[in-house]
Amino acid sequence: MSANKTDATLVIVDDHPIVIEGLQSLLQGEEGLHIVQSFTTGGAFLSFLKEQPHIDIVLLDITLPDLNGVEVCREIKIHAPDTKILIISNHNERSIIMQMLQQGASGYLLKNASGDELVHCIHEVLNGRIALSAEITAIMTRPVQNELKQIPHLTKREKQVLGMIAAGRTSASIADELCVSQFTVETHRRNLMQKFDASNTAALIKMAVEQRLL
Amino acid sequence: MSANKTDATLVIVDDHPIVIEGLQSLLQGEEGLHIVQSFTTGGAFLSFLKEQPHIDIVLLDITLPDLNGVEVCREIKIHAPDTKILIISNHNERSIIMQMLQQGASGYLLKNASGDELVHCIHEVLNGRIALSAEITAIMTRPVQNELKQIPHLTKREKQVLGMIAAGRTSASIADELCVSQFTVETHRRNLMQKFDASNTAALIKMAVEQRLL
DNA sequence: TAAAATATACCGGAAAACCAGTAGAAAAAA
DNA sequence: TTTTTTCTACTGGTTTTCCGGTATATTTTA
Repeated sequence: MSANKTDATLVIVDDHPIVIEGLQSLLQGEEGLHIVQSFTTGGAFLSFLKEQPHIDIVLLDITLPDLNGVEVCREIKIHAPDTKILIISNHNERSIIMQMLQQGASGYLLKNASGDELVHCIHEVLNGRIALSAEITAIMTRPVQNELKQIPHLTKREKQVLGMIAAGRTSASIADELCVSQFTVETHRRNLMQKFDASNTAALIKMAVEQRLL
Repeated sequence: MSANKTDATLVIVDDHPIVIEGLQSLLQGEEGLHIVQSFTTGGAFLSFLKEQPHIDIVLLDITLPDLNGVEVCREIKIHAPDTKILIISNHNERSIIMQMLQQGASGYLLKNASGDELVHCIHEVLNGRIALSAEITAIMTRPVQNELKQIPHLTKREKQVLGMIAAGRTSASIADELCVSQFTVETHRRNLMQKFDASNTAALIKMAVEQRLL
């Protein structure tokens, strides 16, 4: 690997040594790229970046032992706004991808991307474009399904009741513990189902878990 | 890389090309190891194994596009009982690790394991020992908390019914779709609740989600 | 092949959930 | 301080679940 002055400088941040090895191996023969260094923690990389801010592109994993991808992204953009960020992650949830792009990431690849795709995306990003792998593009462009229905707003009491329902309690037993009428609990239950657009308790609990409310 | 007759034969099965690259790269210089081939699906590997069963060790990812780790493990042990299995996974839940070991895996590494650890574990396994990385050992030895409740075994039909219950369907409607009696569905429902030790549908769904069965 | 697991089906009764309303008091927000 | 939201409570009726059995045919495993 030759390190010409005009080579783009690249850094890898991933807590999996195996992934780092893999990326390095895939990029070994690439013209015009110089892998400066690799890091397994966000902190180590950010310290490095403060000393040496002339990095063109960072291949960044989202799940790191110390900081999460959002934080790392923000720090990068503060200290080195011209450094491009290409996320390489296993997360394929639309919300996470969106979040990273909002933090200033220039691209997003899944770890099962091919070598060709990786190289292609790196060049796209270096040229100032947004680069998403085919799979990510598919996720981003396909109809949103259940993402339209935003998370319903629950009151404190409703959350409390929801939790107790999920624990398998009956309305009567919940009413008992909360020292309210059974009718009250049943009303809460009904309102919960309405808010989640669920036709019964089973669907309610499933929705609630899906939307991380349980 | 020399391929001596006495070299141990090794196969990599992982749906992430990058991980395969990384593993290959890490094992490149290793004496006594011969990387025969790599696969990104369980099915492809199993077909290969039936043709050529003289493989000493398989580096196996649990999450594959077609089959899951448990199924692949079982098949390996049926067709090539002497082939050692070293799991290389991101899952660090005690229950999953246990499950793989019960299926006959000889070792378990997290993907963030170091190259040294990987090589060491491969040799341990080839020598007939159980090899767990430091992190896995820690998980396995630390106090169990609430993990006593192991994941109940569900039959196909039960999984199917469970899914439909979670979707908010009533027993009658499920029976209708499956073209069986409502009584049958109710029996399945009852057995599901018993297996999960749940007192009603709400608890059942919560448990099922918690144990990643939904 | 024998034993175990799975899928099927039924009964009757009790308990709980679900539906569609209404409505007053208390607390929070405007 | 109004207005809105939240929490509370009730009626009356329908549907569904839950519980406790039992039982047979089929499929899988040992």
